[in-house]
Amino acid sequence: MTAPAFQLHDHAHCSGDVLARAEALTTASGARLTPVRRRALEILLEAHRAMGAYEVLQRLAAEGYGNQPPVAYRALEFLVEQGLAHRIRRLNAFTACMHPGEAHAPAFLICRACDTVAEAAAAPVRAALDAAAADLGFVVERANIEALGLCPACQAQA
Amino acid sequence: MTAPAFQLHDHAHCSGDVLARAEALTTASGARLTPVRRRALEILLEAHRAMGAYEVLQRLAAEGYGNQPPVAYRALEFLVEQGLAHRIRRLNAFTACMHPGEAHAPAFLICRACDTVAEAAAAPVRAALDAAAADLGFVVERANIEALGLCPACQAQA
DNA sequence: TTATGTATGTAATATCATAACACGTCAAGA
DNA sequence: TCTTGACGTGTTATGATATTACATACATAA
Ligand SMILES: [Zn+2]
Ligand SMILES: [Zn+2]
Ligand SMILES: [Zn+2]
Ligand SMILES: [Zn+2]
Repeated sequence: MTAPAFQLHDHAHCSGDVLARAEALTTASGARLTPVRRRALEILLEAHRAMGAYEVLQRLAAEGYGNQPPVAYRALEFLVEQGLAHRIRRLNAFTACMHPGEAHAPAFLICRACDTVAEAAAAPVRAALDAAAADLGFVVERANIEALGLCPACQAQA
Repeated sequence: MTAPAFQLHDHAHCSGDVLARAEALTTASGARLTPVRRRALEILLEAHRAMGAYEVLQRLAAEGYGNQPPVAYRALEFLVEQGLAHRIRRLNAFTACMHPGEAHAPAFLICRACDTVAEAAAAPVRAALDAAAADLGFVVERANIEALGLCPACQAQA
């Protein structure tokens, strides 16, 4: 598993690794990782944090891409559909998926002090959710699991 | 447990019951369930579905309360803080809590076809989430668990 | 080549949410 | 009693987020 955001790690490496896998995945599935889309993903990876659509747009526009909201929203939507990024609704933001390709039901841990977002392995969480839903006859297709709390670093400070 | 939204039930009864408990809870805690706040809760209960802040506002304004966004947002924020309502981020909406007072980690089941929202008992889900977070040294304070899928009725239709 | 689907760009608008300030009420304390 | 401060409500104005609709460019395939 990719190192969680909370820990120090060789970011250039984990980022490049994810990007390579993203290329492979989209090629394999027939989806087109066009320049804007690829650049949007790179921007998320470089930031290594959740970014708002307008923030991504600003970066894209500065590099010569369109400067209207749909440009960013479409690229980000594509990435989310392909499982290359996730949408964090609590923050109205997006973040690159740190382990694309691996089947995973992501759960996000959002530090309320430093806004760092980590993606936790949540297969057991998802299983419990599916079970609770099944009790009511509900079939879960997608789930957003977002936890707000304190990351290790910010716990130490407090 | 209160009947889930997916099932037919005596809504007037479940709604009145919840409102009575809300009164008791706020009185006990010293919080003030003022007319606007109480009416906002009633509106959510009557609708028995998730409502946007502006939708609630419209109802409040029609009854003589203020007609500016903060009026609705403040009332709804109060209800959420008191555990009398929940915010559904996926829908940018709010819904009355169907079992206030009971300690509960809510999980919401949102039907993508009819937009009905049910509140599932999610203690096991929350437990799994806490465990996954603990692995990374993260302490969960609050969690939003929102599942998108198909409710029993809409499954039958499809 | 021409047709077709997909991707991108732009303008305009819709929707959601908050900041800042004014006013009224009520209760504690001088 | 008068003052003060906390709280709730209302309003104006603005900010932040997201989508619709339409035009243009580009790829691919008949
Ligand atoms: Zn992921
Ligand atoms: Zn932190
Ligand atoms: Zn609840
Ligand atoms: Zn349904």
